[in-house]
Formats: sequence, structure tokens, C-alpha cells
Amino acid sequence: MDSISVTEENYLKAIYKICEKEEKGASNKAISTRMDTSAASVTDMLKRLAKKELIHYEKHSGVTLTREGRAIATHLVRKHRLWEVFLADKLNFSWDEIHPMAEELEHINSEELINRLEKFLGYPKFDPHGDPIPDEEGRITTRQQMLLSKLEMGEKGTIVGVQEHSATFLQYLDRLGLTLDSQVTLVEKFEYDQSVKIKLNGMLDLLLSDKVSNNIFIKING
Amino acid sequence: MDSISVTEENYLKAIYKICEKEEKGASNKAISTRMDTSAASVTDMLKRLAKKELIHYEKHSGVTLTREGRAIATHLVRKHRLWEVFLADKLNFSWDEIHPMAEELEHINSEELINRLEKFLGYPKFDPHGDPIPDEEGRITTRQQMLLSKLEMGEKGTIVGVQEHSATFLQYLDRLGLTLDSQVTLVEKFEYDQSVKIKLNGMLDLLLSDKVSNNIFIKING
DNA sequence: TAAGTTTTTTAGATTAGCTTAAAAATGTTT
DNA sequence: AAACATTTTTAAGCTAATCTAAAAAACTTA
Repeated sequence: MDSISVTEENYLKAIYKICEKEEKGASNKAISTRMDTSAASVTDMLKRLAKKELIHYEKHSGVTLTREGRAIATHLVRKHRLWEVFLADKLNFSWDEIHPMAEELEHINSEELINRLEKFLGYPKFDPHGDPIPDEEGRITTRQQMLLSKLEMGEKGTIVGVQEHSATFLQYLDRLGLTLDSQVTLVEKFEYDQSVKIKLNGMLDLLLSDKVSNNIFIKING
Repeated sequence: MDSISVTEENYLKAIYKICEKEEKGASNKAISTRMDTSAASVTDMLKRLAKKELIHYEKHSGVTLTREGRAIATHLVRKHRLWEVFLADKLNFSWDEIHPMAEELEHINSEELINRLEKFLGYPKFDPHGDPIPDEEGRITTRQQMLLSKLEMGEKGTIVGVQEHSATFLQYLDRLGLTLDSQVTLVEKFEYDQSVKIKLNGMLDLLLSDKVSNNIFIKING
């Protein structure tokens, strides 16, 4: 019944995020890069997390979360994203400002608080970046989505999320007028540099680099 | 420009609270009691806080806060009380539940966040216990208030705060129907045990022990 | 003021989380 | 398979915050 520290929580979340992408478990390298810490510190922490049975750890091979470890990680993600909705919807922060504050708020410990916050916000299913919010049991609403770059000529879609979360990218999208729920239609595809021309909300035409179109998730209309 | 830890913040707040009451600075004993830690730990921390010039410290005498130390403490109080208003007004927690959550939330670091929260809450001047909320510069709205036990016969007042903040006391007040803004009139005083009979909101008569009447602040009507 | 009690400080140790440097294991090339 | 490169682990040590036990200072009271 030993309690879990903020640092341990952050390691679990890092492992969770890495395992979402990579199939083979999280490597020491990947974790130390993400946590901006030394490989030795990671090994140290992995041993502690293994002793608490929060991860499956064997020397010299990638780690994965146990059922309990994953429950903690998804709960953190749930809290993070609900706080992001609060910051954006209630306190009017923009989507490029909310992450660092939510990073602190996610460690506040109270089931009751987070459940009441969820109710207060109207049981949102997605955060301001379009990422799904896990429910109390860690289940997430999955959505039919694809990259904007994969649109066919003339096809219409709605922006539902972003892959890249950096403040600079999000600010750039704001500058372009690209927000969640924007309607986009593919007008032209330039093979030369993989850039695309889109019609935004049935109004102006916009030219997007491959880097931009490969970091925006859309849902095909209908 | 070294940053300040959550633990250091808690010590500063403890010293601030003690100095509010005692005139002569906070003793090691008073701090260790309030922080529920050993006297040795306190001495240790006092040296560190002194080195950071957050307190005035001399061996074997009570400590006081420097201007900077006091600024940090009042800012913590400001954050604590604003979060308490949020928890009570927006998430519908009762006044006996909010303190432990606010104790965590007060350590979230963002000026912008707390200022927007203040705006969102409508710039409240008092928290759900009737305690004043410091503004950005640490100034508090003082209020003409006195203990319910000091009412004269027939005199009318409004409940504006409590001195004791324990959950059991607050729950007891709820049971009695005594909430902030209740109207009370002194009906009778019993010298024998210092208990008082009051009329609540012009309706029912209520008998209060000295312990209760000495922990409720009222404002004389008019 | 001398004796006794309480408070405060010092000394020495512990734990979590981190570091660097070196050793060991694993992966990659030729 | 041998040589090199990379990754992971071990070893030793640091800091913040804590502890207990003992020493020192301050107060209380006969």
C-alpha cells in the first residue's frame, strides 16, 4: 500500500506514451530522452517501479507496464486532459498554453475532485487538442481518423486533432486559421514537395507543407 | 534566483500563520507542532530558509518572515483560498471538504492561471469559510467582525466566518443549519456555562455552547 | 543562584532521486 | 567471428528532507 511519488508517476506516464508508439516496450534510451535524465537514473527508477510491481522489467530489454502501472498512467492522462479542457473552456487559455499547467495539475490526488470536474465540464470525450479522455476505468473513445495528408482530391473532412503538440506548431495553426472542427477540402496535391492546397471552411484556399498536413488528424465528413 | 520547493513553501506558510497569532515570531516548537515534524528538521529548514533570505533567523529565538518570505506566504494563501472558492462554488463541495484539496492546488505555479481563475470566480473577496482572499500584491480586505459570543441581548448579526476550520466543527455547523450569511439574534445568555440562545434567520431558536459561539465570526447588521 | 525542565541545536544516519565514470551486455559491420 | 559502437547496468557519491539521540542554551522555580 506504499504511495507513489510525482516522479514515479511521471516515469509511468513516459513509459505509457512510449509503449503507445513502439511495439516492443520502452527502452532505457527512449525513457531517458523523454524524461531528460541520465540512463543511470532510469535504471535506478526501473528497479524501484519493478519492486512495486508497476512494470515488467528484465535487464537489457524494454519495459512494459503491468495492469496496475497502466491504470495509474491512464488515470494521469485522464486528469491531464480534463484539466486541459478546464483551462481552455473555462479560463480561456489557448491550446498552445495549457500543457505545462496540466502537467502540474494532473498530480493532484482526489478521485472525487476529478469526477466532479468532469461533470462540471459536461463529460467531454476529447481535450482541446482532439485527444481522447479516458473514463474512470481507463477506457477511451476511439475515433475514425486519418492524416490530412491522406485526403483524396476533392474529399472533405473535419479537423479533429493534432499529432504534434508543441506550442510553436499550435501557434502556427492558429495563425493559419486552422482550429479543431474546421472544415477542409483537398483542392490540389503537389507531388514535388508533397505540399497540398486546401479550401478552409468553404472560404479561402490555403497551401500547407507536408510537415503541417502530416500532423493534423481529420475525420471524413458523413 | 533558486526555486523554492513545496516543502519550503509549507514551512513559510506555517511561519506566516503562527506569526499572525503570536506577536513574538514563530518558535521551533510551534512550527514543528504545526508541521508535524521533529524539532531537528525544523532547525535544519530554518537555516536553509535563512540562507535564502526568506526569514529572519537567530539561534534560540523566534523567526519572522522577510518581505520576500511574506510575499510568498500571502501568495500561497491567495491561491489556497481562490481554489477553495472554485471547489465550493463550481464543483459543489461543502466547506468541510475543500481544505485538503486546496492544500495541494495552492502549489500549482502559474500567475496567469491564478489570475484567470480569480476572474472566472468573479473576483471573490472571501473564501467559503469567510476568510479574506489576498489580492495580487498580498493586500487583504479587512472586515468589521466579532465573535458571536460577544453579541449583546437582542443584537442582530450576520455570520461572516469561522475561527476553527476542522471538518468536524464545520459539519456540526451544517447540522445546526449555521452557514455563512445566516442571520442571528441573541435571545438569551446563560451565565452558568456561557451558552447562548439565538434566533436563526428569524425562525427557530437554537442553543449554542460557548465552544461554538466562540468560533463563529459575525458582523453587526446595519 | 543552583537545580531542574523545556526548547533548540548539533551530530550522525537514512531515503529518494539524481549525477558521472566505468564495466558489462548487446548490436552492427566487415 | 572479431572489432567497433551503442545501450544498459553498476558503483560511488551528491543534495534535500527527514529521523533519533545527545549536547547546549534558555527558561522556571524553589
